[in-house]
Formats: sequence, structure tokens, C-alpha cells
Amino acid sequence: MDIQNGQADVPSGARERILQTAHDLFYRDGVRATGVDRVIAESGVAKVTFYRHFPSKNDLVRAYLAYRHARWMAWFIDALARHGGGPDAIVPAVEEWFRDARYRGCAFINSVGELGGVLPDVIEIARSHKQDMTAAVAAVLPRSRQRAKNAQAVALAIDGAIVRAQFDASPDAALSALERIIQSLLKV
Amino acid sequence: MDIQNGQADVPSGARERILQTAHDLFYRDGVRATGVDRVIAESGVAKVTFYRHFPSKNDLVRAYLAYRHARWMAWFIDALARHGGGPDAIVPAVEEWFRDARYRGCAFINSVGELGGVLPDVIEIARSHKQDMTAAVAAVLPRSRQRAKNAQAVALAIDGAIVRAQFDASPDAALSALERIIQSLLKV
DNA sequence: TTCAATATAGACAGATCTGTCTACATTACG
DNA sequence: CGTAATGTAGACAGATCTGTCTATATTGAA
Repeated sequence: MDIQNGQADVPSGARERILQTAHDLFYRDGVRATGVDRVIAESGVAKVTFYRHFPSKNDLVRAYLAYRHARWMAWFIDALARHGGGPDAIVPAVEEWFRDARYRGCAFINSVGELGGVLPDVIEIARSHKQDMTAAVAAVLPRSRQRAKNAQAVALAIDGAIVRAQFDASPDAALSALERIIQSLLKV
Repeated sequence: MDIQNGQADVPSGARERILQTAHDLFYRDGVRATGVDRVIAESGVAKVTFYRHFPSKNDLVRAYLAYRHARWMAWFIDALARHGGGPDAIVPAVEEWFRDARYRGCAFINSVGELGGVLPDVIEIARSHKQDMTAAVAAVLPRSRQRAKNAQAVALAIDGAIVRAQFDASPDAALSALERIIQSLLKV
């Protein structure tokens, strides 16, 4: 499960270090709860370096979400493939994520909830992320005339499971409800 | 649709005025994006009055969520009844909400995303809210041995629809995906 | 070696934040 | 009427925030 800390190897430069640190802190505590000084201190860069790479905090937020999207999508596609690449792969794939100790829901849902009222870019970025997620779901569903509609419904149910798993002490209820929805949609 | 502005009549006192103002601002812009001075100015109270009723901002946040819960649940139960009180009431009920111009998703999902990493009370409050919402959903489902499980799955799908409706320019896709899930779960 | 690009540490400025407090006014109840 | 409770306006303090800047060091390429 390597969404959280990116590559196993050492980040290659200041920009990458900033991005990774911001990613970890923003996801864990929230964007507004994390000041730029903290990102700077924990990534070991100077303030001038920070602002050279990210002219404002909002720029960093946008970059954070792009970074998160790239990593999360790579993980999701890989996890679906590892679990067999069919509809039955969906629940075990998200289960890996939900059981991660650092799990705190979806960075896009969280960011829209936190910032959507004041930084509308975030909504557009999240929408695009969800479209790509839905496309990845469609790719593991059986071909049929309903495939696109089923993918929309399954992706929506995954979002519901993400939220419920974030609230509950254990992800079990969310996982079994998601399983139930997928089974009934695909009539398996 | 009266979640947003509470009663039609004038709030009865300073505390109510503060709560209603905080509700509107927190929901629209986010909690951390809204300073206490703004709540104070817009509710027309003095600072001492504000802090007498809410000893800290975190107390206000907790009160905001309790206030939101009471009003949202009252609306939800009423909307389900107005649309016939059966499973077919679910989609038209949430549609009323999604099409409200002030719609910005679920206050509980947003608050957990924003504050869940730093104010854990919020998660507990949100969990309780979702339990009550699930119970209201169960009450409109047909009696059967699957009712509790179906209610969990439907409630989870509603959360997914809430998120998608928040991201998309129109709630149409979320509403039809939700309809599809409910129909397939209940085999209608 | 030279020079441009990139890095370091951290001081600084102004804005915004949460919470404390003074002085005075109004309301409600016995 | 007197008093307690509740209200008003807003100054104040200290912390935290985002972003600008100086002085110096390091790195990489020609």
C-alpha cells in the first residue's frame, strides 16, 4: 500500500520532498490545519525554495491533489489487477485501503468539503479524479450495454463506502454493504 | 426546503442567532474558513455574549453539528413522508436537497474531512448522524429479513450520491445511479 | 574556473485568528 | 425598586498564518 509514502526510494529533490510532506500532512490533519511553516520544517527546505516551487499555498494544494490523484490511481489500477481484474476485485482492493492505519477517507472528498466553498478549483480537480476512478471501475466490469451505467453506480457506491469506512471504527459494515450493492447490480 | 434557515420565524435569542449564523457560514465556506469574528458580526451579538454561550470555537462546532442534525433529520423524515413514505420516496426526497442552490454536500462528511484529523468528536457525531439516517431509510423499506442490510446498503448509496452531487454540475447522474442501486437492491 | 541556478537559515511585515477583558445598557423577576 | 442575568460595543493580547526578503552556500554545466 504505497499511496501514502510514494516511492520506496528517496525523493529526488526539494520539490518532491515538499510535495510528499504536504501530501502526508494535508491528508492526515487537513489543509487549513497545516500551515506552510510546518510543511517547510518537515520537508527540510528553506522558505525561498518553498515559494520558488509553489508561489502560494493554493498552488501547493492543487499540486497536492494532482500528486495524490496520480498515486491513488496507480495504486487502484494495480490493486484491481492484483485481485483478479474483474468485478470481484473491487471490494478486496478498497479493503486494502480501508484497513490501512493511516486511512482517512478520500483526499478529494475531504478537500472539497473543506475548501470547496472558497477554492472552487478543488471541485473541478475532484470531479476529474472521480471520472478517472469511474473509468477504472468500468474496465473491470463485464462488457454489456449497461456497463457505463453500472460503472457509475458502482463508483458511486464506492464513494459511499469510502465515507462510511471513514466514520466507522471498522470498515466491515461498509465493505459488506458495498459487496451487496455490487452483487445486486451485476446480478451475480 | 428549510434545513438552511431553520424556522420561518425570527430566532428567539442570541444563542439561536449565533447558531443559525454559524450554521449558514460553516456550511457554505467551511469551519476553518469562517472566523468567530465573522459569526459574531453577522449574528449581531457582542463577543462576551458569544463566549458566554460557546466557551470555545470547538464548542460552537459541536453545537453546529447537533443543530444541523436535528434540522436535517426533521427535513429528511418529512420529505420521505411527503413523497409517499416508501422506497420510491428516497430519490425524490434527496433530489429536493441536491437541487437546492445552497447545496454543498453533507455537513457531517464535510466536517469529518476538514476536522476529523484534529477534532475527533466530529467523527463520533457524524457516525451517530449516519445511524439515525440509516434508521429513517430502514423505516421506508419493505419489511423483510433483509431490511437491516438493505437499509445499510441504501444509506451507503445515498452517501455516495451526496458526494457525487456535490462534485457534479448537475445532480442528474448521481440521482439516476442512486435510483439504479435502489431498484436492483429491492428487485423492483 | 566562472557563473547561473538552486539551495540554506531565518528575520520580517502585515493580516487574521481565538480568546480575555472593561465599561456600560437592558431585561426579567421578586 | 433592586438585583441578577443577559445583553451591547469594542479594545486588547498573544498566537498563528501567508508571503517577502537578505545574506550566504552549494551544485551543475560550460
